[in-house]
Amino acid sequence: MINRDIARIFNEIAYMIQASGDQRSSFEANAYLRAARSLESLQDDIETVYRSGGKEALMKIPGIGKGIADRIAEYIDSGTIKKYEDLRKNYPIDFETLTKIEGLGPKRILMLYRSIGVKDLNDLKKAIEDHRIRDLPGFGEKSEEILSQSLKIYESSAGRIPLPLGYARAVEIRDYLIQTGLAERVEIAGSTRRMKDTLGDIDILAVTEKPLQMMDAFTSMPKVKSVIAKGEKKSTVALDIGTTCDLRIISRESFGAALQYFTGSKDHNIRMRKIAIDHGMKLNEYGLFRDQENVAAGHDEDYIYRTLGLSYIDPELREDRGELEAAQMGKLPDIVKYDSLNADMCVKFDVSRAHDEMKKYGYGYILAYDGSEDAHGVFRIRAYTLNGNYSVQKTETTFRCIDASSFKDDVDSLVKYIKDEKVRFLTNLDAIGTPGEEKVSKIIGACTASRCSIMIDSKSMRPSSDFLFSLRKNDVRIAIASFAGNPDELSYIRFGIGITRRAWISADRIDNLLSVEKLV
DNA sequence: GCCGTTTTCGGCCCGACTGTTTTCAGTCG
Repeated sequence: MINRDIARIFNEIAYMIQASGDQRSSFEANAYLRAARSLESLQDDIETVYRSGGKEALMKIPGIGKGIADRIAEYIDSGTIKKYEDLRKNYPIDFETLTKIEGLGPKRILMLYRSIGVKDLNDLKKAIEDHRIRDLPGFGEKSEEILSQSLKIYESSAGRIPLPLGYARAVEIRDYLIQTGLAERVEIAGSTRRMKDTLGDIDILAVTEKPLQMMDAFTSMPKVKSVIAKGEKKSTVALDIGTTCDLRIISRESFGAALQYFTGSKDHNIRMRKIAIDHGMKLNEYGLFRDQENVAAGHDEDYIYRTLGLSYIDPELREDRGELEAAQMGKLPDIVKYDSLNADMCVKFDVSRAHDEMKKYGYGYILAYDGSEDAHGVFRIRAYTLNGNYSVQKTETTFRCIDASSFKDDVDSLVKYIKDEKVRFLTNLDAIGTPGEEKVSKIIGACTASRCSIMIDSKSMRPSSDFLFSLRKNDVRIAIASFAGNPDELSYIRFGIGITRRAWISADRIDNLLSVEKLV
């Protein structure tokens, strides 16, 4: 997929325009940024779109008009984009990496290049070490110090971190803040709340009468590596897991609006604000305003959505992928709830004593690994039911699972297996290829025809929500498995549920809601 | 450069924070 390559070029073009430009050209830069984001979230291969439908097809993609369609065509036809090459001659700068340093944007990057020749991360590092930045116009001693900090954070962080790791820490921090007794309310926001598979940072909101004490508690938590900013309304800390965490103090009246705003996504919020304007109102993190008056004061998020003529949109759907249109028409998918599963579809430990856990999760049964069947990645899982309140019953009900990764180069055999051998579940679908590829479609077709469900591995979060999002219109069924290796890991199921929610998969297609009898 | 059930021109989300200013530019979310 060249989508990403082109998106990267568009981002760079945008940075170069922003660095050099005046107010007017910043809109042009925004257009390139929007097109880049659109390409990044596009499921289809842009080259295929262009080759089969020409520029007209490209212009159907949101954010892509005539000019940018020309540029995409130029890239596919010739391998380069002249506008990009020309800009690069003037700005031979690694914007992509440098913009990732907190506190550095296009303008300051250009300033650093023009004045002291900083082109990339290495140059920046040297400039900081030699204290060459503090005397530059628009910079000072403090800026140099902050850049030094940001650089360290960038180098020590692993970029985006996996959701399970970040989620666990977010919950820990939330519970810690609650336990201080200082807060009236604490909520996790941001991409953690949207259950995005990877997190750039962690966002927490709190209502408190004692902001200073709260900030003290926050910045002195045991897992804080360093304090990046500390104020009365917002503080930022670097965590042990290679990411940063923001805590914002919110007023009670604004909490709903703030939670909506800080949950994002950015694209979703931009659309929300436009919808508010269409209703003669103004939406921001402080409230929903009609003639200066916050009509959403003291209300929760769902009030804001309803006031704007929308059904409530679950956080996992807030990516501007059609959820606002669906909410306007009352056609949002009925996604599965976190506490509604009747089963975990595959675990890998002895569940015969797991009655407490089964009760805790509300399961009527669990399917547990029951041994490998052959060398072709086929294995069996057995049903264990909750027998009254006190024991777990091993049953004679078993199901066959097949591991798609054993058939990477032999999709036809896999299809044959699914059709002929009464395979009930398929794992590792994403090992075969990407959505839209013919071999993947073939397998999906076979699964749909043979009542074989796609199994989600909640622990490794695969297939991804983006992968499954592209299958949302198929009839294929989904089974969510924690693949827990011990009772503690049963909680991973949450991430599998999150994947189906983000993928718009409706609850009636989730096997976990069925009774074991219906499963057979 | 994109976009349009008030459109083919004239808009483009918007407010906080921060450091470096002497009234604001740049960055962020």
